[in-house]
Amino acid sequence: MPVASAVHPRVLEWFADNARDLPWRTPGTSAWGVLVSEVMSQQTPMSRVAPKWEAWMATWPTPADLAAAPTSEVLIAWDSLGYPRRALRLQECARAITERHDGVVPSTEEELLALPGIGSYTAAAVASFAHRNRATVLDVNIRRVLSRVFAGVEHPMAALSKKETAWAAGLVPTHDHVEWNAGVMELGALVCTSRSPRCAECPLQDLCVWNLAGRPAAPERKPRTQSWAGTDRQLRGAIMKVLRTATTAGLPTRLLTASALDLTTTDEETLAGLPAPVVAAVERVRDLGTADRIDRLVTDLVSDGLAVLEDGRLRLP
DNA sequence: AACGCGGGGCC
DNA sequence: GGCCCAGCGTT
Repeated sequence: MPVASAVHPRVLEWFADNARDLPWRTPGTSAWGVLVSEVMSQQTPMSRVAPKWEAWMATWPTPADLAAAPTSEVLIAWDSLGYPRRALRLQECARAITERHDGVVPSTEEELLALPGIGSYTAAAVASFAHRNRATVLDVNIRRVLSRVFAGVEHPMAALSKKETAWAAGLVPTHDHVEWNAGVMELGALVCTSRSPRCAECPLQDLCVWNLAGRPAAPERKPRTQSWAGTDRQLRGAIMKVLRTATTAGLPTRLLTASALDLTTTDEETLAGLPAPVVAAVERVRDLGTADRIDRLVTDLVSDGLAVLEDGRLRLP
């Protein structure tokens, strides 16, 4: 296993030359801006996050701004980034920071972990990238790089264990730890990718246990990704899209109840004259779900706080 | 530990 | 058509 002191300078030098020009890396970005970028990036590729982040920060530059915003506008701005409950948690987070921390993003992992939507990864990332505190950042990229370089294993274990965290913590240098965290992550995102890694371009190729061993394939991996077509998530997403497009179009919410909208039965008279995006979103829901399923998922969405049902009308909160 | 949760792009 | 993505919260 290579010694960390041999790996560190390689990563730091590579990162200095290859860091992407991401909008939140612009000097002067607030800690809040970094936090927003991290939450948006939870399970969403950064290529899709970047443009949304810029518009978001222009609209709500501070936690107090987001805290005061109508949740419906927040969900519309979140658009199709996925997992819209993250948008709810982010607004709750903004309110917690505004009320409990005087609008200042906390800098310790313990305080960050106590905030809605902030887990172990995001707490460490904000502590490191926003506050330059020494922290052990462990996302899917860093876990994969460390697994390959030091353990010689193609993919990390599905679950992050305490043991792995402690081991990774020992690899974080006392100086340049921010650049280490960001650099290893960037290396995992651009070079040491999950599929088809570019080992020939890797600054660690002559140190990496996995590469030196001939890049042996992992025995087998249980399918980590859930199916998509036909799932509740797909239909939930389609229903949320109806709410976003209709609200944006300023439609009366009466049209948005599963029953009143007749999402499952053809009602051309109701649909006639509606904006095309709304019609498309409604027809999509019709194609995907039966009335019973739609009603069940609407109940779930209301329970999750993603929608509000009053007087038989469904709308964004 | 396992599950539910979105959506788009790439192989 | 599967795989992957700067994960989190609940059970």
